[in-house]
Amino acid sequence: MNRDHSITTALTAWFRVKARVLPWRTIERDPWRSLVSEFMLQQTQVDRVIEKFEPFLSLFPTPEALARASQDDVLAAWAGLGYYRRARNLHAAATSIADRFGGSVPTSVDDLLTLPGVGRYTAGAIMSLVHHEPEPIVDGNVRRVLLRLDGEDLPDAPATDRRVWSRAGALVSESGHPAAFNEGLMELGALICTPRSPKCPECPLVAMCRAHDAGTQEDIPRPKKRPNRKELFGAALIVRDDTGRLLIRRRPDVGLWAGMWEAPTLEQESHPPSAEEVSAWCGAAATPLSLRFIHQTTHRIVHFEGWTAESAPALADGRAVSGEEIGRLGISNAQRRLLRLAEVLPEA
DNA sequence: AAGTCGGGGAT
DNA sequence: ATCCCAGACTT
Repeated sequence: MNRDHSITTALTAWFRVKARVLPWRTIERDPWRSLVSEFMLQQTQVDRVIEKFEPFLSLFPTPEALARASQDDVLAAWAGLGYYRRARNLHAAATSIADRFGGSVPTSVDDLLTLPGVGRYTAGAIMSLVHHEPEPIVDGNVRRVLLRLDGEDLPDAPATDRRVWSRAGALVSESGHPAAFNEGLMELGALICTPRSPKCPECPLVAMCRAHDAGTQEDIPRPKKRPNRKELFGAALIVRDDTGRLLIRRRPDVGLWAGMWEAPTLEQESHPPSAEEVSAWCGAAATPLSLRFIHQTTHRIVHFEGWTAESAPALADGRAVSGEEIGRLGISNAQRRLLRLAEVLPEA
């Protein structure tokens, strides 16, 4: 009875009893539902995904259905989840599945890796959780659990990740139950072996945990290096035509909030746009509204200020829409907040 | 190896 | 405030 065998046995037994009921955890896993869930779950907590999952699948129940959809409809269904490139990648992946794989999600790591937005983690998740193949997966949870389990106080570096992937591969092969073991590792990281204040007394692996033996579980893994957030200043222009429709436009297809709709916003990194700058940009005399807020993302601190003008002759790429139409477009949470404060959209 | 890409929960 | 989250991709 070696140590790895004790680990895999205890973990799979725990998972079979303690696993949460989640929309994508059906008895027989559906490949498309699983792929959608994995895209949504990238860098996103389970609770955030649950509310978006079924509505998205109702709109796009198959790869072909998503492949046929417009980019606007896809982004609208994704709105609020963040990391919108995932939605565009999933859309492109669906097209590829329809065109190159006969409408079925590929069933090998190599084929899965050809899909845009599918990396080593997602490919391994489909192979192990859906097809019960002993492919390793390493996400943030697995990384933390395995480093603590082996008591490895290693730096945040690629060499550490290579070690963790190797360890995950050895364990999933040993387990004999790739799905329950891999998903169990993630579930343990989400529920018990949490970043701070892990619930070691409730952990099925406490007897095998070297970090717990040494009392270093709170110090492992070492914090990731994170760059300082850059500031951004946005002047958002609220302009209505004579029928009360609002001027909006679609953002470029790269960068922040790519492809999402917005009230036209002048963005600068150096300083808040002045009245002269906003006026020159929109081609009319602009005046500030008493509407300011700060929106924070992982890498940005965005200072929004609302402005208005009679018209915007210099903004040729816009389009006028009614309040009702706005509600159906793909709009970031930042712009939704702006439009609520400007009383274009109703409160909450 | 570092930077970019959202938004919100936990502490 | 800070850290993190069922990561992937670009530079």
